[in-house]
Amino acid sequence: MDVVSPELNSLLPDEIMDTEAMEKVVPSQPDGTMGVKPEPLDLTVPMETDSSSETLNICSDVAAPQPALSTDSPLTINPGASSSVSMASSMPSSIITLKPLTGPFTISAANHQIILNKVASSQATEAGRGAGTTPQIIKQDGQKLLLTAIGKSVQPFVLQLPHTGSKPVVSQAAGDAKTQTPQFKVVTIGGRTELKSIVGNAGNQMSTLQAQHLKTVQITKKTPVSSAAPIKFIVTKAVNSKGPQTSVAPVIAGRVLTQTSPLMTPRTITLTESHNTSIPGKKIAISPLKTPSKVTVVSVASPTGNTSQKSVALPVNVALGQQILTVQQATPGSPVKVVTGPSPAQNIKPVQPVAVGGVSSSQFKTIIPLATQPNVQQIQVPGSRFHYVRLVTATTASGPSTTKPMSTGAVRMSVPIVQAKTVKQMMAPKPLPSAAHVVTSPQTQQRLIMPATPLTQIQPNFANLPPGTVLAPAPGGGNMGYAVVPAQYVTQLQQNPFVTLASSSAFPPLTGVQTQARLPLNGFPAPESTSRPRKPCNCTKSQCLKLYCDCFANGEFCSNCNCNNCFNNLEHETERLKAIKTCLDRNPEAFKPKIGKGKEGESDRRHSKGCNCKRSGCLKNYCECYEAKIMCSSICKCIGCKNFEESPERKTLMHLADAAEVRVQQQTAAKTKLSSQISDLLTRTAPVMSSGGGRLPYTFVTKEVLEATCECLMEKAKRAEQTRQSQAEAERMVLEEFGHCLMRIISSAAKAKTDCDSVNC
DNA sequence: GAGTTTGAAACT
DNA sequence: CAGTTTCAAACTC
Repeated sequence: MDVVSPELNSLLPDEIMDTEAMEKVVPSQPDGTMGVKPEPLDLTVPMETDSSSETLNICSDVAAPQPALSTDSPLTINPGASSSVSMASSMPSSIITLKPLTGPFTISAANHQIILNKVASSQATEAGRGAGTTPQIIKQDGQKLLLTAIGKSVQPFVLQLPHTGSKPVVSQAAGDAKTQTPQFKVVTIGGRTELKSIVGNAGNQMSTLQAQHLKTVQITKKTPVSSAAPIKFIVTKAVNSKGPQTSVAPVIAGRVLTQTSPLMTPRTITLTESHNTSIPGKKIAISPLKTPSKVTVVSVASPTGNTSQKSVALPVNVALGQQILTVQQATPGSPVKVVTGPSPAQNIKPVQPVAVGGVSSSQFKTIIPLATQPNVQQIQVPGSRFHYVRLVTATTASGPSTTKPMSTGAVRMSVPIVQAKTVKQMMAPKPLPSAAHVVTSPQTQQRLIMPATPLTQIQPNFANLPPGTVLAPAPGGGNMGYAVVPAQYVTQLQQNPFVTLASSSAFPPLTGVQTQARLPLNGFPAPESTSRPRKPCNCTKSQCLKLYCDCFANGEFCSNCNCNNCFNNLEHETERLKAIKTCLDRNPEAFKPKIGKGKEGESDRRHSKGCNCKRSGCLKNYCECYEAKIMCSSICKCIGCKNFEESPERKTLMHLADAAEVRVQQQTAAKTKLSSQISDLLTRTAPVMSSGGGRLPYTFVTKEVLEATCECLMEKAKRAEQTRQSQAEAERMVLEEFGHCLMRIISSAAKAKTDCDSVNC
């Protein structure tokens, strides 16, 4: 599977991987003899149920360019008589193939990182011993390849490569600057992320300086024909900063491992698994879109054999489109930290994306574990109006024998969406910065850390990313899975810069909790204030999957809308993805804010495209400029525009609008005041008398008073009748008496209240 | 609330 | 790229 388009791939520098140093790997024993390792090695890596990718890190601590590695010769590892691993290079086509063979000596196609690391032979041995393993060192000149499994109690293999050309100088982190025979260490991250056991030893640990410079290359892991989709790897090459090179090797992502060697034509290094044909297609880099805006997500699953949450610091370079995704993966149960060193957070510098195809970025995108089930992975693209980007679903492994059941161990992911300079904080398995919060999903136990970094800082880098993906762990409670986080969902969910990865069962109702809060656009608030609720759409024909729909155009899911046949929701992710892609294909900036900064700063906002009004005079909300409360600019193509600074119509309209607004405010204030006065009046005029234990108003109008009043009125009526008064006069007399009664009642009430107050009753 | 107007988006 | 159609919001009655 091509993660990166050929065009993009061609743009990537060639120094991504110094494969020229890998000429030949000859299996041998530490004593230098070519032999068979007595005990079999188990490089089998626990398979993720959703394993979709593997990562291959080729880490070199050799600063100088590696000597050309001839891949003409097959690279074979024979750990035992019954099992073997071969790194066969299928040159002359310059293809290096890593072929784990049958037996326990297998390299799982799970989502584990495979690191090819050049180490000193002696130090590699120490490293292996420190990890409780016994690396098989081949003391032989030339390149050596160390094969081991992280977190597995297996013995790494060191394969010595015939030395060709000058030996590079290896500078170890521990200060060992002596010339070492470089080795390639192949590390598989197994059930436990005990990278420390491999590279973390005192004499051979992967120094933080080494970790500072990583080159990431994607390799396509080809599976046999009978297998499913090919597996892709991320090849990370660590360059020792102590080496001669002075420039920091940037991280380059998304390149298929094709390298041009000065000695040979561009070659492709391919990792294949010849032993396990049942492994389904696994892919690290997944790109739903082939366009430059595609998002490639590497799923680096981590077996969660234990539930404890030891932290991690396992930087995983992930290709996301043209950028590197660096994620921090916590490995529950791992007793040691992957990245060694007293303070990884302080020493490890983040990988630095390199400008690819003219796009330079110093920031990172977000990766979260992809769930085992694909359809609900959603991504957030901070920055643009569409604040989320959809991910490609990781293919679920279909039961390879190497798959190990996943426990419910928590997976803790630090997802930096911050600038590169802040990533080191995110990579540290330490308490998160104050700006970060970790929210744990109660069901999937996945944690996602979202930075509080303003999304506007990231926006330029996400400009081309497709919108509309939602972070959604797989239904069914998949333990693993990565997805890019929809930062907007974060806002929508909890108005918090950090998001909780809701479980599969909890996430779908997301639509019900969306608040559709908007994020700042280009550094200033969106035309519609964030406090202002989004207007519901009324789409009927567009299925809310076109830019006609404001919800869709703003990167929001429809929520509480009046639309019909709405597809802008989680239930129609596929269609939504397709629609997003279509929009982006048509206009890569379709989801960017239309109102951007002008040349003169924040206050000078203007429409990015300008309006095209013809009949409204740009003084109605039909006009997008007027709607955004900005003037039309020179880029507008409007006819009869009256939306300019000196326009009398505009001024009049503004005055009227202001007057109307003032009037509304006054009315509102008046209503509020009147309501308050009425309430206060009722409170003050209501007698507070005890009557049967209750506070009854107008207590003086009691039954007795009422009866007495009626008797008075009846007596008055009788008297009028006796005196033979007319009907009208009789009514008048009765009414007068009623008035007198009321006056006496009021007078009595007032007197009683006064008396009550005087006695403080 | 129904109908009309409007201009952006989509389409050709 | 221009012209036309579609669409949904804005607007009017």
